[in-house]
Amino acid sequence: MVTKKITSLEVAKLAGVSQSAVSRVFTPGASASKKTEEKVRKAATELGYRPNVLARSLITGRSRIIGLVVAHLDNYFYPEALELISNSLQKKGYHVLVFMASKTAGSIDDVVDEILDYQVDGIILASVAISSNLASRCNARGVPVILFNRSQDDDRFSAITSDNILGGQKVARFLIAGGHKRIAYIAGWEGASTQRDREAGFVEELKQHGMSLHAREVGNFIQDEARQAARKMFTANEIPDAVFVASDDMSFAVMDVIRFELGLKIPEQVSVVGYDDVPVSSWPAYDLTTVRQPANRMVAETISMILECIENKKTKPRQIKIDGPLIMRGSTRISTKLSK
Amino acid sequence: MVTKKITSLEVAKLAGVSQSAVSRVFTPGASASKKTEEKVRKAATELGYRPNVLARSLITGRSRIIGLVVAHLDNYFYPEALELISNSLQKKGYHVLVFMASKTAGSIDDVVDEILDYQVDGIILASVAISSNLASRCNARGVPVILFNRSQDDDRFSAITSDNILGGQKVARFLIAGGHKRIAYIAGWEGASTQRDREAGFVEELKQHGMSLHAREVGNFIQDEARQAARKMFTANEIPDAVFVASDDMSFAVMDVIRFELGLKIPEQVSVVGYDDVPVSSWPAYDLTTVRQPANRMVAETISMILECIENKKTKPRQIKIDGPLIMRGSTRISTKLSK
DNA sequence: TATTATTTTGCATACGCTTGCAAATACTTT
DNA sequence: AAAGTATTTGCAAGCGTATGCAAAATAATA
Repeated sequence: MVTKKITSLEVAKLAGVSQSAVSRVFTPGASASKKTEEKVRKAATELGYRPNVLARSLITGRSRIIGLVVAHLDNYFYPEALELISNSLQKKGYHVLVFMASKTAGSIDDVVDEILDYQVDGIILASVAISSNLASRCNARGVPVILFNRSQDDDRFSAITSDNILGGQKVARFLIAGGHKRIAYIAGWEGASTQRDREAGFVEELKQHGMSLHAREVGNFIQDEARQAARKMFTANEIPDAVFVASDDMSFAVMDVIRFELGLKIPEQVSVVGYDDVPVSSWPAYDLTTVRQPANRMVAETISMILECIENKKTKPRQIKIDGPLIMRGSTRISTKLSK
Repeated sequence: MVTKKITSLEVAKLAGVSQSAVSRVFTPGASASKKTEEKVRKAATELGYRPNVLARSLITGRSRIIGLVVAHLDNYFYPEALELISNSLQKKGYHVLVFMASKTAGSIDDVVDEILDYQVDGIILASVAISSNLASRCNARGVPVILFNRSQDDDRFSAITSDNILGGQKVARFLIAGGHKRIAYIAGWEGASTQRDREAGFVEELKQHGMSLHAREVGNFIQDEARQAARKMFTANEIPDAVFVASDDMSFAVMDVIRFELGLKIPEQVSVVGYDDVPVSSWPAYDLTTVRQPANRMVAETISMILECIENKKTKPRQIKIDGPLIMRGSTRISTKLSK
């Protein structure tokens, strides 16, 4: 039942032209007369011919494949981003080869090595770091690497993030304006630039107003740990009247602990602010005030940057920060009236 | 700055052996003496050589790429599945090329055509249908196609689903046992086998107990439409005392409407049951009774089946249904006492 | 040690395609 | 109609690798 593969040569024979003619018809920038084009297309559809992308890549050196490394599909920001990335690239004729940087697998470097084996035209690292050793390897092969939702001190990379510092500041200002006095923070994984910047902006702005963190715990961007953090934080002597949680994902866990385990009222007794604005945040059950990471704009920048790097190898890496609005919802009070 | 590509030939030169020797060292099933292997490996690491997967595929006819078509990353069952699929395949030395079957893009057939261009070794269609025309094309090229979480009457495909009929039955039995009298259903997209089977099992089991649907609306697996459906259903004269919603994702929207828009109590006035058991379902804010789709087992079957088909082209397609338990949580009452 | 069986190695070809080059064809211009 | 210019076409080489075949090297056996 396995029919033979249809190659350009067979199409050529059927159409009565040379194999190169067939190739030219299917190669965007090439020239072919109206007449041969017709003959070739006819023969091609008759045989069901489609060019072999891999063979083409071997010559052109372009695979039209972009490697995407993702770590946490459990944070719902990433599925959304993945979908946008894949869709945008598809429109440009590229496709996404996905690599999970799971906990089980080896280091990221191994993963990137595997990616390079596929002769990808570019690499997007979503929330994942890379060693400088590997970095130079990519550089050497002319494969652009773009960091998505993470930045790295190494400025050989382009990095697209939301403006996490500014975001943290916004949250601080908002909570202060709301009359909160005991403001706490639940951190993400401290190796992440997103975490660091969010906290830095937040704490800095508190300081500007003569305040400091009333409490601080680490949730590592993991729900279970966020729950632990919340339990500890909200069973202390003087509990916070507001908490900024480094990601929406953790915020949900924190809110659940506050409400369902400890029986506290949100926002009457505690205001909660997250970061990301994933879809769930707008659901009434959480109705979470949060800083939006504009996924679509972040992806748009990522795509245009990586394509630019591919077209023109000389493109300088840039670090882009995209401002996202604070989305005010019901998890925060804005006056202090109902406070305990 | 762009160093030349390292090919097997250069490694061969450095190691003082033939190109084929290098190839043999890097080809799993090939033979090479201890001595040459050493020389080659040394030279390879020195130059940073890694085989070009694409060139290899050209000869072997195997790309070690699996095409994965996904439609809805917004239903959180799919990110989970995607992660599992990608991880499992990675372990087996395969990688996943992702294709979004978005609404904007053309038909699925076009997408599958693109996939075939990449000489994939197999295709997984997650919750997506395929025309029989395209099906034969894949067959002709010996590319196995596996349906994930969807089945199709066409038995040329292998299909992995949960046992949706049985699942529907379980829900019906459970709701009846809980003393519910006015049982309703909110359907998913009616073109989906999952939807049809869930409903069929559900309605059939009601019938077995001399009952029938008290109300029925269609949510198309889309939250907005599910909300509409819920509004209509729960503002009618006699509202249901239980509703089975065809997916967890829709269930959340339905619960939000019931609680926050209409002010009804779950489960006191209305019991809600979903299907999928996505992570959010276990969060206290929803605490949704639901039928678990055992993603890990479904994926395991999918992977082993597709690999089997790749190894042995003669493998017959099979339809596998995996039973998943009903997970009882707080969104349903089990006695009728508190009922209105 | 001579002979045979086994393994290793290099040569050369092929995978399906693109592309530079030169020949052939088509179209302009005087 | 001839010369010149622009376009199309086929030829052939090559992208980086795997692999059948026969020669060479090694191991096993008598």
